Amino acid sequence: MELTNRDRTVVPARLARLPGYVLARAHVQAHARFQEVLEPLGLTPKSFGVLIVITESGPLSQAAVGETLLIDRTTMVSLVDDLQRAGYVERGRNATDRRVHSLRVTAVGEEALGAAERIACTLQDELLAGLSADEREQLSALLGRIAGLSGASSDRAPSADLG
Amino acid sequence: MELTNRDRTVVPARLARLPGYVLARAHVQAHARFQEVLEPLGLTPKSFGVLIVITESGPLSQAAVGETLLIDRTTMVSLVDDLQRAGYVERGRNATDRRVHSLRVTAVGEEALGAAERIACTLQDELLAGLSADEREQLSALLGRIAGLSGASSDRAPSADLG
DNA sequence: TATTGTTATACTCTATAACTATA
DNA sequence: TATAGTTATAGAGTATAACAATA
Repeated sequence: MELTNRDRTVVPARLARLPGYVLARAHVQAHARFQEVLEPLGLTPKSFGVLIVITESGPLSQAAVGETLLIDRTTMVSLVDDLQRAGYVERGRNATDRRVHSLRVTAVGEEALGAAERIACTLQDELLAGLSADEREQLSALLGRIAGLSGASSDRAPSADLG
Repeated sequence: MELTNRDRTVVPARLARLPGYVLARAHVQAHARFQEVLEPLGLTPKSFGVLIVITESGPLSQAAVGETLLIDRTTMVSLVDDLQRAGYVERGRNATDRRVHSLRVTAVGEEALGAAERIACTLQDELLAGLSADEREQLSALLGRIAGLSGASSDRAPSADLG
């Protein structure tokens, strides 16, 4: 009787024209793909972000990384656990404040990050396949502005699920 | 000693320039806000979407709605439970196939949907505050294209968390 | 044999509360 | 008294497996 096919609908324009919905849909798709291709490296979208922040912003405390990426400090623990277990980061001790962990990226970690970035690049091409170079820049710029990522330091409290 | 403030970093360009990251960040922020403002209406971003699909695409089975929005059929059960409990939708019986529930939106449901859309509109203005009308259209169009929402029927399996 | 809706269950992700060691 | 890190625990949200009713 093919009820399934007869009933299958396209997302109604009333929903599909809402920026918030297309945003969600694009994110979910991109996130799932990224998670997939990152798995062989022992990384997740989140730990990938953590790895970049530590690499770029020198030895950092777990709290500092969490604030930067809006990740709760209890979530940071297991995130860093995984990165350490993979040999990508080390928990050093801070001489001036023995409470904090000085997070540093290892040579292996830098290699993994490089590989992950190459993969991310490929995936980007896949995701943005239909867009010209100009359009890609436009999209990134527009998203960056609504995400509040244009250099301003965030004052927001940690919230959920950052890819 | 102000270690916290001294250590706080801005998201490094190496991460912030990746479209996938700004996408995630923009989505998380928009989703959290939408969830917040929808709560008084007894709706979530997801049930809001379900309500629109049922309203727009006539009486539908739960399976059909799920396929359209990429929501698993077991998830659909509790989603429709909530909408029904709120008096927004009714589970009618389909005369030709007594397995399926014919989902219809009630008058109260239509009212709630209207209110939710007005709220969504306000939130949109808040989210896209820095963007001109042209830029908003550009953004929606670009996102729609990478989300594969341009009229083509999806062949993908249900996946996670669609706002 | 396949499909719709359902339940029970498990898994993932994240946050809250409470603890320790430091400051 | 406050903060960094940690643990145990609870809460969402979602998916898997199995079932009844129907096709």
